[in-house]
Amino acid sequence: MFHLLPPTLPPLPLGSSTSPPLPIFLPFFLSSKMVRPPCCDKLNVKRGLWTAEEDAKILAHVSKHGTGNWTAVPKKAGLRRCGKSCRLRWTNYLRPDLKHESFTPQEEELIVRLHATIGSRWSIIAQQLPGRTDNDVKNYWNSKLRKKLSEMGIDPITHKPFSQILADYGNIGGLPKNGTRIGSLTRDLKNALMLKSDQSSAITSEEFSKPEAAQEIFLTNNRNSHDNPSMNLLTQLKAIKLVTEASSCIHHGNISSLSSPTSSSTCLTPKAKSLHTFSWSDFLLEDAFLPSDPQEQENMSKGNLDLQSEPNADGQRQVDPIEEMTDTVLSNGASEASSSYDSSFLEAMLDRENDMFLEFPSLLEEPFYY
DNA sequence: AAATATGTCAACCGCACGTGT
DNA sequence: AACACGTGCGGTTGACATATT
Repeated sequence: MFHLLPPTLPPLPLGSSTSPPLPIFLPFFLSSKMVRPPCCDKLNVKRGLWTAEEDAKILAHVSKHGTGNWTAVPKKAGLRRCGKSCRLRWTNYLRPDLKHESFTPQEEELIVRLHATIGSRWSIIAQQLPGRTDNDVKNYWNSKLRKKLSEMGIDPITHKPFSQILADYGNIGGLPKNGTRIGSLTRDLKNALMLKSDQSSAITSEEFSKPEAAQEIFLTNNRNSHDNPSMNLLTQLKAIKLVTEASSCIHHGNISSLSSPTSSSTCLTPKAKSLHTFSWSDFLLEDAFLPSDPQEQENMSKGNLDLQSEPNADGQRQVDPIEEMTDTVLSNGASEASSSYDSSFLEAMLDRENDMFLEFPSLLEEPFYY
């Protein structure tokens, strides 16, 4: 149960949480700058599941001193634990504002939507779910939602229907775009196909709270991204910007203030507030399409970004780091398009790999990460 | 009933980043 | 500028629970 090392082992010369760290002798190929010493003496700290007494000590300490300086907490609270472990226990379990009941269908839907837009940014996603931690969300995604999506015929990595991914395979010669993980795709696809072939285990609408709506969201989300990789990234960057902005202002607030078109957010910029129709679904759908013309694309994206940037005291527009990144993405996209050398090299590489997979189809059966 | 497979989730790990000195 | 330290984050592990054979 506990990850305890045998007590007979002699302590390593790493110092302890109560004394200055002793010099660490590293292998010749590692400099002291390459490896950071452990945050605490791992042989003198307890690991594994927390007991009720330990929880009580943390709670007592936090109620008296508040959170912060976690490295000092074990000593002050009388615990044989690493400070990092104490912080984790508090943030993931003991915090009084945490929910411990199971996820609601609304929460599920929000997680899936946000994951489709910003990927595995669990902390940002968790900030939109009051009472949930990034660990909760991550675990729930890995154990439940990923599987559900696969069963619905949707690749949980790209959020595209498997049928579309298969079509993409045909279009580009057997390889997915944007560094899709072939291993996970083939595994999930196999999983979905096996389920489809078994009528008794066919997916029912009860499996997901709103399967039709969810499918529509995924399909809509991905219509644009597979045509335009840089647009996909642009959308993600904008989403991260918006979500982060929202998170920082309504931390632990009610998500309904964001999702309801009738309620105005308490933290959006004045211009965004003036729109006061913000909702996740609107956002996801709104960004799903972009003109194919690069000039129009740029105008449109700049126009959108202007809505989110505030003029400073001098009346000048402040440059947002995320906006700078999106501009860079767009300009890079243009330069990439003009680089025939790069694209031909890439195509050659893809052709070679395609040949390889044709010759050795079994490679697709095994996990294979890009 | 026992063995095995699978799922869940708390906890750990290592890296990155921000801040203070 | 360089370094130390604290904290946050995402990926991974492994113990336990549950389902299946």
